[in-house]
Amino acid sequence: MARVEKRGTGPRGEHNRDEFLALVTKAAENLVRREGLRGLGMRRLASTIGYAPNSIYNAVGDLDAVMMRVNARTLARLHAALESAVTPDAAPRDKALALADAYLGFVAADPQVWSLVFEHQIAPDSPFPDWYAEALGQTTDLVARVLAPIIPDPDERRQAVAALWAALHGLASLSTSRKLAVLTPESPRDLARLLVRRFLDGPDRGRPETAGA
Amino acid sequence: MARVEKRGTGPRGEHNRDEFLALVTKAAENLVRREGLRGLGMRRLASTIGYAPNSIYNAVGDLDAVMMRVNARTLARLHAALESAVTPDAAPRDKALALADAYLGFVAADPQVWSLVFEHQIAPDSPFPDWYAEALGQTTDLVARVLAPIIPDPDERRQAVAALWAALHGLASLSTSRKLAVLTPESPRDLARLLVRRFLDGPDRGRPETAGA
DNA sequence: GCGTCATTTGAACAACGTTCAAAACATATC
DNA sequence: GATATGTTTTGAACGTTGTTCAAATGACGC
Repeated sequence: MARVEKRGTGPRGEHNRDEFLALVTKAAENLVRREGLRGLGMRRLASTIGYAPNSIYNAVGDLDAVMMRVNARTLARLHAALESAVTPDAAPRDKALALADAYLGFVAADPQVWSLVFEHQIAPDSPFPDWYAEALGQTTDLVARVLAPIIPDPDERRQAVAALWAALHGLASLSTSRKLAVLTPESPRDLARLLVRRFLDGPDRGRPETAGA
Repeated sequence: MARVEKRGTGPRGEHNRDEFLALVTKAAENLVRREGLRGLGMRRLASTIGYAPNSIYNAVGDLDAVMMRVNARTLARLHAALESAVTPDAAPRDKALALADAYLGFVAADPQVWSLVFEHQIAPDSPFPDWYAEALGQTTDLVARVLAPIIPDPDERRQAVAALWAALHGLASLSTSRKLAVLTPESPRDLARLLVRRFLDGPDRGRPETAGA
């Protein structure tokens, strides 16, 4: 009686649950980084970490859940990048310019992974994931705090933050999809600087970065 | 000998090639309008027009080609909408505001179809489709002509057009994916007005829409 | 009437996301 | 030590997808 069939090998004891979650998330992130959204498939992801697809379903969930985890990580990384970009003792205007620069720098350094945050659209019926709103709020609060000294009114400030955030998103989005280079040869960073500068200072301003020499 | 098998019915003579192209494009557009990018599948598209999938492959090409045709139509419709929004005898500033309003109005009226233009990213190796660059150039030229009186320098104007275009795109994009409502309750149109106004007039301006009463 | 060509189609192929049920390990209980 | 319980892991299967193949049909030139 040769027992040829062998199905279900049981736990390996190589990773606990949290380690496995991190393993899956990082592998998925690397797949997206190298080949974009289309390169992230369930079977492929499973094979790169040496597990069967079903193990991912058990520990993480379906592909949407995997992307959510990658996106959560991306937003956290973006937040950290922006946080380390604001120099404490600088004019609010220059802090805002530094933030815009850091944003577009982050996107330029990791375009595919950043794109996943916006390419992956969630089902239209389910409510917005709370962790996303929270992660986004943390980042935009960073911008709001920077703009507070020059836009005192909270309502006006909130509108300005949303408008500037969306504008930067648009620049980054068109840039990664190569739809910006068709319009102008300038880098998205230069355009972001122009946008923030004119938004905060108005159109009657020349080249210099700071008012005081 | 009952000849039950019947494969390949030959030409129907119901549509010539151009009519068939239009039929496929409009059917695909309606599918996207109702159910978004994910609702557009080859087999489904074929069944809604009463043909076999292979007929679409023959006349149009694969799904990418179908989306391209839908997107070309969308850009043309957007161009027409923007063109009819500029009143000939108005201040450039107000023309720009009207353009922004018309843009976001178009997106709000047809969000899924508009989103397809940016959700569908082309293969990274193939060069940019020329029809897309041309359609985009026509539309941005519209903006450039409007801004010409207040931004005389061509280089500066081109940068301003690209920056404003990207900013509007960002507002529209975050709006359709419900990522803007998380930040602020204002409508994207209001934020667009704020953005354009501050970009053109500077921050030192209150509510009134026009300078002269 | 006969070939030639484009049109249309069912069937097949490979791949995908996901689910099912069985097997193996780890751990608690007696 | 043996037995039961629960979690982890897996091969196999299901249904669907985009796409290709080869055959069959209609229309048109000669």
